[in-house]
Amino acid sequence: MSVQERKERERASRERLIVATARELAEQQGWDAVTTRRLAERIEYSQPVLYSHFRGKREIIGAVALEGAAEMAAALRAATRAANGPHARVTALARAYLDFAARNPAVYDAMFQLDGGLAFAAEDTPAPLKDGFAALLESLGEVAGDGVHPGLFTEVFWAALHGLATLTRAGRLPPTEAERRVDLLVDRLAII
Amino acid sequence: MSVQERKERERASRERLIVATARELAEQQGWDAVTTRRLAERIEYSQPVLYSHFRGKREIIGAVALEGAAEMAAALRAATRAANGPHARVTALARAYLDFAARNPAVYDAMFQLDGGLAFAAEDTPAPLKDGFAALLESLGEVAGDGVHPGLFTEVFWAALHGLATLTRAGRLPPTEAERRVDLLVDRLAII
DNA sequence: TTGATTGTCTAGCGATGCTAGAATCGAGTC
DNA sequence: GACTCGATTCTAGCATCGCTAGACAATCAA
Repeated sequence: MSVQERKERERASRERLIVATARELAEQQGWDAVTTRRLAERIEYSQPVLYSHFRGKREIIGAVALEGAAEMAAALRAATRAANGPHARVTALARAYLDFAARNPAVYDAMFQLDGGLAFAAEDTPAPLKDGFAALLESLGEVAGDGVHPGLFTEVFWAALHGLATLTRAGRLPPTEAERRVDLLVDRLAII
Repeated sequence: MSVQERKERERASRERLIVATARELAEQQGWDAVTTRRLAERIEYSQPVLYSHFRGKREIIGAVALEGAAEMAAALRAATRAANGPHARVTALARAYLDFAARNPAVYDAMFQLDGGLAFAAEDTPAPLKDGFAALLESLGEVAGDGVHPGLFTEVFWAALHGLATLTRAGRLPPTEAERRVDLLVDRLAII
């Protein structure tokens, strides 16, 4: 039995290697550069090995997205934990969100721009994604204001952050005033 | 001279056909289905003809984006013109924006998600894009509030709309509560 | 009618995601 | 320790992609 267990461990390890390598390559040279051939070469296996772990490229993107969602949730919680009071918490949250998106553009793309074959806002939504939304909800729920559904408020706030993140990175918004945009957003949307 | 003029007319006409066909195909089957071969077949010319009008596929996407930007600007102005008072105007603007994005997903993608090789927020930004932002600014500038730069406010409001549009269409936000999200956004961000 | 220019097409390049079938490896048995 | 057989991995190839070179045809001035 131990032989089989070792094989499973090795297999799991190789799968992590694939995901980590895909992510690294995407952050270095963009997702366009993540081809199955290049990825296979980097992990020092042949192309078809990838397909014994994932259905295709899109599932690999999905795996990177899930990894990213878990990391982001942790980053958001760490940022809010260090802040005192609702207003400071929401500001810290917004900054942490945009910071994560800016520092991990490829991962952010995998999560929200590319098709990773993941279900959202549905019952079969993977746990890390639900948890990412939960991390937002924890801090945003307390500033939704009277009579406003916390989930709905979180959705709107999240959408605004997402818009700022994507438009900034795509060169649609000049990055110089990023800080002032965040302040404006928090001051107006959050009700302390 | 008249012969040459006729030729130029025909050439311009064919160029419009290419852009219109690309847009139609993208709306019908998504941008992935817009291959140079399929596009060439639909316009009943060979593939290389496309390259006598555009540098490549990305320039075709850019052309669709410019067309879309002009349309969107017109749609936004039409919507705001029919509304009375700043609050009603902004609500109408937001609804028109999200409506345009929902009705023309492929065009919206060409404008904001895909790489059409267009410059944004720069000096060489094409006129239709500048005008699209101007259309937003016209109505949003009057509700920015005291001491807040109208341009900055417009950017934030636009980012929020963009986030709602993309997240909704990507299945990240359930479409059922769309209306309530718009109301919340307008009520909080706009200062009447 | 001829010659040159302009326009269009056929054919093909390298690269993509993905897969079938051959080849190899290694675990368990004698 | 040699052998068998199933699991694993690889080689080779398919269809399709964006794009382009060079052959071909249409059109114009002389």
